[in-house]
Amino acid sequence: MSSSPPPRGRPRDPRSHEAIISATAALVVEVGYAATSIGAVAARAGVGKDTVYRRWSGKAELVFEAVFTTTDDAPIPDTGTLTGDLAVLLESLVDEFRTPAGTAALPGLLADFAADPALKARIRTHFLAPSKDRLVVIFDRAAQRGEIAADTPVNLVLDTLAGAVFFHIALVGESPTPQLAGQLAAMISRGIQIR
Amino acid sequence: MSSSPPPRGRPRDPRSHEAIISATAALVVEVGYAATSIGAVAARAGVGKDTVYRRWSGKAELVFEAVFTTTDDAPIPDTGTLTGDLAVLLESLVDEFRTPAGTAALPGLLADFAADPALKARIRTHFLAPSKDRLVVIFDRAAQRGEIAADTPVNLVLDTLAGAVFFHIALVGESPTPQLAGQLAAMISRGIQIR
Amino acid sequence: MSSSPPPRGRPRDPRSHEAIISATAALVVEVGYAATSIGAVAARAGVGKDTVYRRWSGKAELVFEAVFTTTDDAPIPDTGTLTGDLAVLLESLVDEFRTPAGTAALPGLLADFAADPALKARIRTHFLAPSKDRLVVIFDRAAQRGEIAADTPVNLVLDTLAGAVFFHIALVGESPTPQLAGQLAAMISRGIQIR
Amino acid sequence: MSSSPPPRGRPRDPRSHEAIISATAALVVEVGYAATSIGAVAARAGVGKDTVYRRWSGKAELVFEAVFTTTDDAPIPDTGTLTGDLAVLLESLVDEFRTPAGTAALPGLLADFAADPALKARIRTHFLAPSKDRLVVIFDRAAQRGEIAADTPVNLVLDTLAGAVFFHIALVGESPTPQLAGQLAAMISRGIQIR
DNA sequence: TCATAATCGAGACGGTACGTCCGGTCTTTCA
DNA sequence: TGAAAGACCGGACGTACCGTCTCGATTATGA
Repeated sequence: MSSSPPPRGRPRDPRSHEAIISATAALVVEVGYAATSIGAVAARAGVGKDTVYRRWSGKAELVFEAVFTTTDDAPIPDTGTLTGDLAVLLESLVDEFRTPAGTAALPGLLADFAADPALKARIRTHFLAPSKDRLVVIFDRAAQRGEIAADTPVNLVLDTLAGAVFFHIALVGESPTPQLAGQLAAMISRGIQIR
Repeated sequence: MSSSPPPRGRPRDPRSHEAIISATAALVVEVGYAATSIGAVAARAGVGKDTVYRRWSGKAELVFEAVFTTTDDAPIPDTGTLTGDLAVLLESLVDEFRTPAGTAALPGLLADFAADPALKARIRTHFLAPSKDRLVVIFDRAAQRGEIAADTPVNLVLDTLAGAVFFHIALVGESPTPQLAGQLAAMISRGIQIR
Repeated sequence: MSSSPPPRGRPRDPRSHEAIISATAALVVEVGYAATSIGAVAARAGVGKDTVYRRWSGKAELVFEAVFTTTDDAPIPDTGTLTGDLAVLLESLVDEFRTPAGTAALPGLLADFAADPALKARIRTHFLAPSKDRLVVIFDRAAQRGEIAADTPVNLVLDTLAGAVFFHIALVGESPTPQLAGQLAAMISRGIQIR
Repeated sequence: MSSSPPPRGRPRDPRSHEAIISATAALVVEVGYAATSIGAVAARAGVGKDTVYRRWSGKAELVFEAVFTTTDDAPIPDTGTLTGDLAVLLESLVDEFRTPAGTAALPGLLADFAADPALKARIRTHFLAPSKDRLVVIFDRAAQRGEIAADTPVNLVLDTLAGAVFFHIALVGESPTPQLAGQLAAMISRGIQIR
């Protein structure tokens, strides 16, 4: 039952935190991920560079928090069929990736994460974790209904879904069709269903 | 009827071209994509920077040519079943992405391509084109066998396959299981088969 | 008849004062004047930065007090001749400048003092004052003996003596010869003696 | 008879050199030595920082060249007496130190030189060398006239003269009296004359 | 006894400069 | 004309200090 150590010194100003996050999100949209520099973020937030580096290790972590912190309080989909549940899940994934900030940030972000082993480990635990949690529940229900096997590989499916959306959005770009989520959901659900 | 323009002045030295490509491939493996700079490539190749810029527009194009120019002269798989054909296709895709150079280069490369509209257009036409050509043939044969519908969306499947492999290799990484290609092939082929 | 204002609040801890002075002197010797920072001094003294700034206006004043606070309780030399008196005076001046801390601090200290008009005024009143007081007495006695004129310019001679020692120690450096004080004393005393 | 190696690559642009020197001299006068930064110099000269660092190791070397490169083509004084010669020599020394740039730069410059062993060695060879050459000739003539001994210590006298002027200008400042050079010359020459 | 007030260690704050590295271009000489 | 060499301007990097500020805690005085 170790309580957090008593805070010493001047506490960090939450307004700085928020100003940095807003400035980052705005810059990523305006100039893109590559051209977004810590210095420019700090200047725009009216903040010293140290104040940024004190909270984030670098551009990747900062942009990740600025762009991909969805509270994700939406209920886990429960439409009664695996296809329907996957479609809802994919819809939200597509929506997140389609955001101006999301589209601008994702490719560079993944590249920076992949290049740094320390950050790489966080992709599963932070970036994909919310989706995985939901997917596990969806799979459980589908297994109970007898739609899929109990040992259906969640990670493989998750990589496939995320990878498909990423390739489609980031690399083909330009407003994915509204049917994308449905098509993908249909294909994948059929691919893992029993029979 | 296009006659080649009359060459004037000193012709380009083909050894420079090869030296640059080798130096690039080596550097990408050794220091990663982000830390690979045109200047370092030129120095390592014993070449002036202009000689690099004269042939490639920038790092992305150079690395792409250095890392992903598989002659791809392997015959198009024809195992008799869609699952088998896809498995062979995916095997070669995994092999390409699993290369040290491939793993090191791919995320950064996609990011740079995605950030530049001019380059972005080439992803489909250059990066995915060979795979697409093969996939089209595979689909044709499967459609003739009655396995899949004639209007199965090739691009969607291709994005899904490539995206799944990319996410698995580049972001989760650490030596994909040998079963990966087979698992994916089974899932996707079932997903698009009739019935 | 200014009575000191009644002290309110927590009194300053004299141990902090001393710890800061010692830390400063040690740091100046170890890393030099330029690399001595207020932050490093405070950390080494186990003290907050404000505790330093509350007592000294900046690095120059702090280092000056830490390095050049000779109590100077030695008796004013009275050897019977101007040359002898000057030699003794110069000896102590050389000794002060030759200290590890003195050598390390002096050039940077003079630069910082010279750059700030407020500090500049203190060079004469604080830095050179003790020597000047002694020189005045020495000159008085020499004038009474008839060795020099009564209006011999004290400041000019003092600047010359201090400047000569400073240039020799700080800029040419490397352990001044033991004869330095004597040679200088002889030259200058002859230079101002009558006839 | 080693000839200089044949120059390769683009030669350095002499206009950059001159622009940097002018910008440096102007900045030193306007904001002082301490507040003169390489970045500000480069910006003012319309030049990249690398272009500055390519030619000078740092601020000290740059400011030294910008401020103290007197062509010194004035003839060596020959007034017929040691006192007169010294007065002329000192006059030029005072003039050099009294320059706005000189006054602003000298204390900080000496501090930076003194702090760096590599630069320290250049003080005698570059900073004081011209004056020393002239002083040697002056002393030779004076010795031939029988005014001074042949082994009069040139370096000691030179340090004394330079130190006296430096202390007077840099630390007391504010326009030294026109008599300064004459007074000093008289004092020192009497101090080293025979008898 | 309690309010007032100054000091203490700690550390966050907005700024500024550091010296290095790249990018992409330009200007030499030599082939 | 191509090529190697390398200088050019601009700008980002991540670190260090500056001098100020804001905490909670401590230690004195005066009501």
